[in-house]
Amino acid sequence: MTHVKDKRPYHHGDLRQAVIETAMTMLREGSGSGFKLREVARRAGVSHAAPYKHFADKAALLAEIALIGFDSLRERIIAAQERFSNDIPSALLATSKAYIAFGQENPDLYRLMFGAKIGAAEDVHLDQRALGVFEIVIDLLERGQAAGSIRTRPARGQAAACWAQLHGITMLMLDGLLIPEKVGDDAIEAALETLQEGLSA
Amino acid sequence: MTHVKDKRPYHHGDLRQAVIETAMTMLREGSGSGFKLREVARRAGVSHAAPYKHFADKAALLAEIALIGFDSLRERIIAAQERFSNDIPSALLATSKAYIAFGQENPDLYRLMFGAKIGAAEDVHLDQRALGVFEIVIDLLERGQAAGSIRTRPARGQAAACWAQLHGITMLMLDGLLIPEKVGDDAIEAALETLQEGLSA
DNA sequence: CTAATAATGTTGACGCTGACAACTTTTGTG
DNA sequence: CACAAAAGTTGTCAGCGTCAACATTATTAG
Repeated sequence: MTHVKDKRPYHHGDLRQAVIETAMTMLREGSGSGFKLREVARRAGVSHAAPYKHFADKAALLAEIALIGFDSLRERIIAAQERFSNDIPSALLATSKAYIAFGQENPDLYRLMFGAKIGAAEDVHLDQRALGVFEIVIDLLERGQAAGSIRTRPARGQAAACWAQLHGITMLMLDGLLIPEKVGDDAIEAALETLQEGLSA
Repeated sequence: MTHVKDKRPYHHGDLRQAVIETAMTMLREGSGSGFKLREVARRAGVSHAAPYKHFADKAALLAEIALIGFDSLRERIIAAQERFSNDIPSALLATSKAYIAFGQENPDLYRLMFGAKIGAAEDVHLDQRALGVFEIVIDLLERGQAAGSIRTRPARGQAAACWAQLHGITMLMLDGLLIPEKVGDDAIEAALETLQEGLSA
């Protein structure tokens, strides 16, 4: 325990975790273009090369953080659709809104999760933690089909349609491209309505 | 004219245009993350700071190139829907496919056009050259509504829905996120079908 | 036609980044 | 207890975007 004398010990204790948390804090602050590895180290009170003892490179850290993001997104979505257990279309709409809100509240994290900066994007998106979010939607659609409120189509394809629509809305929004003069004042509502109408029986 | 002796003249003649063209070539080559200003200069046979005499900064060059991209996208779309002048749903589908194909064939350019790296995104996307593409879709939808094949809704909102869906599909595709194991083998077709069904009367 | 001036290029620098190698300090185990 | 593995540090490298100072060529005014 290095007899405590206030001076920082040579070893951090749990850098790796500290690095992840610091990086996520910086993402939340929304500096704009993600975070710099060196600045993370600086804030964690450690030298600029220390993180490399825990992560092969920046992409590896990004991948780790992306998975945490998916956990968070998952919770958000589950919470949103909880109170619509039997009204599938409403649950679906709540899910859509939760997804978009997640993006709006965590712009840099969202970009990181679905961006190309991660090294092995496949590994991340096929991980159960990311896959799980997608499966929630598939499940919802299948239940809707069984209940007769959702059009009968392969649910996986419908889920892909949902994902694309939501990702498109979120990205356009984050990049400031949903300009009222161009797309009107309620572009998001319109896009969600079109999606619902394309899915409902 | 500097008596020609094979040696390059001090002045390039038309750098600015050469810079734009070189940059676009590099985008086409798809190095991955856009292009480096210094490398553009290198390829144009000019010093690393020369481009700054023609562009305030990299973002300004990006904006210029983005507009050229919109011209190209516009042509692509017009050509695609030309032979479906009266069958609006088919014209819409052709438009969607052309949009996606444009993204697939010009990944880096597409990312540049709709990405956040441009300084004044608003200026670019409110420019007539970018706005025009969007208006083509609005026009198509209005004609479809008049003909009774498209659901009666504010066309601007429907166009926004189209844009979001197409942007989402394209982005997911470019970022390698449309993994068959996750979304199935025909995710794009499914997404387009859902969109089409959400729009048709 | 010439001299001043504007436009265009070049060189060299600054601060920043991600990454690596070599070295030091601590931890933990045979 | 010795000694290897783990964790942190320092120093360095190449590359980037950008700017200031300087050099060269074009253009225009007198």
